[in-house]
Amino acid sequence: LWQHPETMSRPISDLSLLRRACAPCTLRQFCQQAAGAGAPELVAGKAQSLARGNSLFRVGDGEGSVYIVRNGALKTVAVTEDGAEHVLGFHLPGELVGLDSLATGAHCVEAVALADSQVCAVPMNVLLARGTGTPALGRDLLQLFGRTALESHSHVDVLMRRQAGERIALFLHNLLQRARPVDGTTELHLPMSREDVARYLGLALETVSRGFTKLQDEGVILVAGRSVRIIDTAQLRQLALLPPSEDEGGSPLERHA
Amino acid sequence: LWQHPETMSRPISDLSLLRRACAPCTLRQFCQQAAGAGAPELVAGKAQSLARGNSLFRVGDGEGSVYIVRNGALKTVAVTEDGAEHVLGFHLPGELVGLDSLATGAHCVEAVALADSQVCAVPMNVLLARGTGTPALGRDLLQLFGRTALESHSHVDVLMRRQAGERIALFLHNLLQRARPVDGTTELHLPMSREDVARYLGLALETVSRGFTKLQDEGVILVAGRSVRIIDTAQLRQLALLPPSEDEGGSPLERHA
DNA sequence: CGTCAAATTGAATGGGGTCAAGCGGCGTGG
DNA sequence: CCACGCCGCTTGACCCCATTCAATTTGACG
Repeated sequence: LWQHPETMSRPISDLSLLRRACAPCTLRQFCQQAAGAGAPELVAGKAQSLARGNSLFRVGDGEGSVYIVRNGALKTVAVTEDGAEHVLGFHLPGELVGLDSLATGAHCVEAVALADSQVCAVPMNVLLARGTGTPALGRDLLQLFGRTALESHSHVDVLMRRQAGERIALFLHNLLQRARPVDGTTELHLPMSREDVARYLGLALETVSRGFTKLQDEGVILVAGRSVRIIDTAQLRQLALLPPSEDEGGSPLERHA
Repeated sequence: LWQHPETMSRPISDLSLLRRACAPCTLRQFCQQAAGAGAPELVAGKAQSLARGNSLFRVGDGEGSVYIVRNGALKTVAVTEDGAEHVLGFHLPGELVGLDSLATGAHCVEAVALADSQVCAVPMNVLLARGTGTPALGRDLLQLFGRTALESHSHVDVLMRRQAGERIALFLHNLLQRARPVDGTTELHLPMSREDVARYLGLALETVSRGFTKLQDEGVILVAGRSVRIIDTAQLRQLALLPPSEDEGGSPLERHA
C-alpha cells in the first residue's frame, strides 16, 4: 500500500494527491472523508518512519493517537508480571495499531516494529475535541473499531484450537488472507521470528518449528526460513478446520449468513 | 445494578429517575449525558427481558444496537464450522454485549442468556445518524469500546497460560474483580456451567472440574456446585501468576506503569 | 421416588513442553 | 579472505500434564 515513495513521510497536502497515494489502502475512504471534511491535519504530516526493533509506543505512553501501518509490520506485546512476553497481534500494512489506549488514555501494550516500517498517526484526541465533523466519518471510525475487534476474535479463535497443528494452519491461513489483497499470490514472507509466532499461538518455539516441517512433509506448504509458499490452499483450510472454501472464504468470524 | 424493580422493562422517562435507578451502573454517566443531550430515546424504553437459555441475537442479526446488561448474565458464543462451540466471553451487569456487529452491521457471534436477564439497548445506528450530539458522549463511547477491547485482551491473556491451573485461577480472579464492585465479598455464584467455563478457557470439561477441586484441596477456594467462595485471595493471585496484590490490583492489562 | 442433566472422580493414552544437541547464515574481526 | 562466534532455526529424546473414555455421584425437578 502507498507505493509512492515520494509521498512518504511527508504531508499529503491536497485531496487529489491523497487519493492517488492511498488508493490501495483499506482506510482510504476514512482519510479521504477526513480530508474532505476540512480536517486534513488528521491525515497529513503525521507519517513517521520506524526502524526494525524500535517501539512505536510503550506501556504507559498515551499521545491520544492510533496508528495505521503504511508498510512494514509491527507486533503488539504485553509483558506479563512473571517476565513472559505475550504477543497479542501482528499488524500488516493497512491495519490499525494502538486502540488499546482508548479506554484509559494510556497504552497497556507495547508496539514493536518487526521490520523497517512507516506508520500514519490518527490523532483521536483532536478528532474527539472537534467532533467527527461528518456522520460518515464517525461511521467509518466505528467500522475500524469493529474490524480490530474481529482481529482480536480471530486471535481467540486460534488460541481455542487444542491441537498445535490446527493453530499453525489457521495462523498461516489468516496471514495469507491478510497479506494477499486480491491476486493469487501464495508466497508469504513472515516478518516475525518463530518465537514471536509461538508466543502468539501460545505454543513452544519448537512446536511451531515442528508444525512447519510437518506441513511441508505433507506437501501443504514449502518452507525456507521465513519464506513460506502455500502449495495446497484447500488442504491448509481443511487442517485449520475451516469450511471447504466456497470460492474464497474469509475468516469464520467475518462471514455471517 | 439497577436494583429498582419498578423501573425495569419500562421507559426511564425523566433524568432524575434515571439518575436514581442507574446509580450503581458503570454506564450511568453515558446514559445521563445521553438523556441530558436531548436524546432520551437512547436509553429509555429500550430495556427488554430475556429468559434463561434464550438468545439476545444470533449470527446474522443486526439491529444496529449494542446492549448493556442490567442484571443476569450472558455469554457470547461462536459456532465453528466443525460444530464446536467457542465461548468468547461472559457479560455481567454493567457490561456491554454486541459490539461485534459494528464492523459489518451483522452479528458474527450469538448472545445467550445464562440466567433470566434484562438488557438495555443502545441504538448505535440512531446515534450515528444524528451524531453523538456532545463531545463528551463520543468520548464515553470510545471508552466503552476501549473497555471491551481490554475484556478481549484479558481473554487472550487467560488462553495464553500453558498450565490449566493458571487459567482457572486467573478466570476466577477476573470474575471476582468484575462481579464485586467495591465491598469485600468473596462469594461468587457462577452463572455458567462447567462446560461453558471449559469452552471459555480452551480446556476440557473434566479438567476444569479437577482444577476446582484441587484449588479447594489447597484451601484457596470453597466449591459447592456453582457457588464459589474465595478463601485465600493472595494465593489465588499467586497461582494466576499475578503480582502480589498491592492493595487491590486489577487485571494485568489494565494497569500501566 | 424416579428421571435426567450436571458435576465429580478414575484410569489410560498421547500430544506438546522441556532439555539438549546439531545445523546454517551472517556479521565482525583478525 | 577466512575463521570465529553469535543467533535463529531445526531435530531428537524424554517425560509430564491434559485429554479422552468411562463409571459414579450429586442435585434439581416433576
